[in-house]
Amino acid sequence: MKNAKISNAVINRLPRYRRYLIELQKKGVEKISSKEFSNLIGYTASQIRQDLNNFGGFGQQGYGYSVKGLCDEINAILGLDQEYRMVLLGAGNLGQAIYKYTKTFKRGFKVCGWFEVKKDLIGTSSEGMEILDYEGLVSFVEKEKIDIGIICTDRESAQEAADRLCFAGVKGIWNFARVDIEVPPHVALEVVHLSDSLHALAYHMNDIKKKEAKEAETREHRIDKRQK
Amino acid sequence: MKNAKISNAVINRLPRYRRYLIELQKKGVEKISSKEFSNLIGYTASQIRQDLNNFGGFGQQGYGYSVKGLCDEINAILGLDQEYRMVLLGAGNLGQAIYKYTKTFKRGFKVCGWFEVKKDLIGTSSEGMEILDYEGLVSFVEKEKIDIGIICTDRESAQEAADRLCFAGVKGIWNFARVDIEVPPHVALEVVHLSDSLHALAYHMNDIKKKEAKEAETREHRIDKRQK
DNA sequence: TAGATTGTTAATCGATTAACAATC
DNA sequence: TAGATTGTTAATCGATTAACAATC
Repeated sequence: MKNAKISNAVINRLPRYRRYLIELQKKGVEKISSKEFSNLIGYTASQIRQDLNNFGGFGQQGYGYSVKGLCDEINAILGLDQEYRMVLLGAGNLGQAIYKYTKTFKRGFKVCGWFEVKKDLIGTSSEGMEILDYEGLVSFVEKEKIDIGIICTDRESAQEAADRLCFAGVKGIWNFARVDIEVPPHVALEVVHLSDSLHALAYHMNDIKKKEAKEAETREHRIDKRQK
Repeated sequence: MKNAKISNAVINRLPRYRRYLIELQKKGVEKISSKEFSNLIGYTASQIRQDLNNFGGFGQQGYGYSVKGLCDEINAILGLDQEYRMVLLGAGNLGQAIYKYTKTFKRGFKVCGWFEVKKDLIGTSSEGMEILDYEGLVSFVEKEKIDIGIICTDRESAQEAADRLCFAGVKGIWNFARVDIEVPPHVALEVVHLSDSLHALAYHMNDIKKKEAKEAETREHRIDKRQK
């Protein structure tokens, strides 16, 4: 494995490569060239080779890449050959949504504890898991060797929740709260703003609509001209 | 508004600008310069001005930007001055998670119908909404003037679901299924791969871990040298 | 050996940042 | 008017693509 800092653009493509490699394995495909992979995944063959060579020469000249071999390498690069223990903070609608979502994971990432500040929710169960008192978070993270904290609190509580998680020793934070938070440099941070994604969708819908309107106008112009 | 194609990088920053502008409005701030905004949001002042000027000159020389004015402009650009009607496909764990999530929206985006293929789920209620028969999707979309389809089906059904939504006339698709789908050019597509995001988090956690290990090694080397 | 395909260097493209003239 | 800050052009930086020598 090489040394220089890998750009985020590359890292964000790795999980996608992985998904396609898993599908190929399921289909029993044993090897693939960068060109074939390009046709499948939509990146240029050049980019695929460039991306992979950030981490090492996984291919073989004149042959291509072993599907299983490459998939294993990417798993190792992403750290998916390990198990991660997580806690989830917040039991409101967002928290319940994300808890539900984590249930779709087969393995690798497990929610071990679910915490909430609001007294009336503490002690109740949801989706078969008891909701714990936020006050006990730090000792829980330490005792249960938690790696990742998922923040699904409201805007106001998110930074405080992150601070406490970092203090307790998590190595990564997955933030769904609708606010940007800061963490110390030794903690990894990944942010998901679902509403930002929906707003981008709205933009693109309106963009298409405008383009169509403009085209229609151009057509009318042409008709006008012809009638003159 | 100008003409040339706006890059996705710019579009994906707009919702973020908007969030900060809403917060500023709440705090009663009336104007902001690109430099002040830069300190707050973390983009360079130059980038902020460059981004905004893709859409028009919203500022005033020597003064800055009106917080409310700019926020309204961005709302209009993103199309958030409209209401969107949505259907959700899939009532498994993922579908339930996303349905729950949509309940956190105050307004602007409303799930009007929830559909599922599996006969044993059809007719039941979840989160206070009845789950409808997928067979009735097309007529529902037409009758209810649905704008957006949210795909939360399993991998295998996602493309077929997208085809049917497009046929029925939706203008946009928000895809949460763990597979890439294709849509015709007049339909906008926005993809959310939550697991990809989690995998990127795992990468960054391991990256930090490796760096720390390497630093520890360097320290040992130095101690070794000293002891010689 | 010849053909294929990688790994890697060089060229291009696009996005970000810097600089500054325009103007409120 | 002088000071401030935008809008916009030019310079830089980084990421993608093209080309090709290395090699299986």
